[in-house]
Amino acid sequence: MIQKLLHEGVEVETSFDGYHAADFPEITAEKQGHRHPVHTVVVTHFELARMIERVNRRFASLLRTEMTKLGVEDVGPAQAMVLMAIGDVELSVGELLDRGHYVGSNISYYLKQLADGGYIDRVASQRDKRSARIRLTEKGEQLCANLRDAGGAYNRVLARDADDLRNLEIAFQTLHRLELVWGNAARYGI
Amino acid sequence: MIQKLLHEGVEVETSFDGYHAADFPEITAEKQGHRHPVHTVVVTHFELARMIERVNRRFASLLRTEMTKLGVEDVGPAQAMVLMAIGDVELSVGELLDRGHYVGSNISYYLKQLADGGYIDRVASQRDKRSARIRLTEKGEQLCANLRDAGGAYNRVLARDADDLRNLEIAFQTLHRLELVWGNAARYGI
DNA sequence: CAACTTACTTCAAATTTTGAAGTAAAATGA
DNA sequence: TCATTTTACTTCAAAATTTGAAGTAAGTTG
Repeated sequence: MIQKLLHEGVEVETSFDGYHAADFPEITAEKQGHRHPVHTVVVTHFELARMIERVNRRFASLLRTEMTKLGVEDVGPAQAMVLMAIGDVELSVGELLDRGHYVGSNISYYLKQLADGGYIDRVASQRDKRSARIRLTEKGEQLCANLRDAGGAYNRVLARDADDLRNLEIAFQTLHRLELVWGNAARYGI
Repeated sequence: MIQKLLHEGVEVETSFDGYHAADFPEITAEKQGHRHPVHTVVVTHFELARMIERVNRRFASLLRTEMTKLGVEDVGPAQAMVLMAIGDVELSVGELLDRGHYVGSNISYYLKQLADGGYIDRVASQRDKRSARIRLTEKGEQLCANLRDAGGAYNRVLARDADDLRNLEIAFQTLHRLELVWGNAARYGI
């Protein structure tokens, strides 16, 4: 079922907000060699934003399901994302803030719940007693590991060959670019 | 400032959840021709999910800022996304649900606010009186147009040449694949 | 036409996110 | 050195978003 859907074509509307198609004459050329997208159209940042919103929603609900399966009741998917953001390193709240572009009070709130649930440890730094150092507990590590295990199946479906991997990587890098552009725009104006 | 940041390298951690790197010997080859990502690593779906969450957060806050600038006070960015999802077509609530993978009651709530704010019209369909047909009002069209205008600057920064466009398109298609895989997994299990 | 399904709405509750106002420690500087 | 400012975070209250269960009304089916 999934296999059937994976490589079907996508109809994307052509749009020109801020573009002039004539600026890019090369666009219809050089299509051989890789399994790159077939439809050559112009993707606006709004279309991307809407796509990102949808995909994010889907992932969150998948994560919720996975956590329910695992019997995790005391924290939600948003907190799990924080856990994954911490990963296997010890870091300060500030560093965590940067990792996820969270708002301070938001992370504070999540960390409180995660600490209450026994998923993380917070230790005041010796050097700077204002700074709380965060680290996963055994329980936190375990949840992350379980979620990563559950995720393995998706990785296998999504990245079947080198072309898939390349596309995933391009997607990742392109999203990172969006992150930078949108982030800087928020701070300094475009 | 933005220009400087656009093409800096990205350090991505290599991970192997569900992967065996040896499965992809081709991956280090064929790097010439296009400005494709330089670092050849394996992106897991979790890394992508975290990236998507971050980018989504950034966009939402950008949209909020843009709307504040425009003096829009009666609806938030989430409702604006619904407006953008409607676009210039007339559709039913069900179709809108599919367009954004929303939950029914959620959309119902947003549509109520959008209708109260005068951004949309809802007309009961003649054929099927259960089905509400939704369409942007003049005011709704205007907000969309303003937001699209504001977005033009981002499009120009994000899509400067054919390579950028290609990467944006690959990102779009790859996200669409995630959407399908995660969506189907939610319904039928992976 | 009774039973079921569809298309949507309403409501209450939970979750997530924001923003303003705190606190305490560190850095700065007269 | 000690008042002032800045940093790093927390708390709180309120708002926004999202969920899920229960409802309504119109179509569809046997």
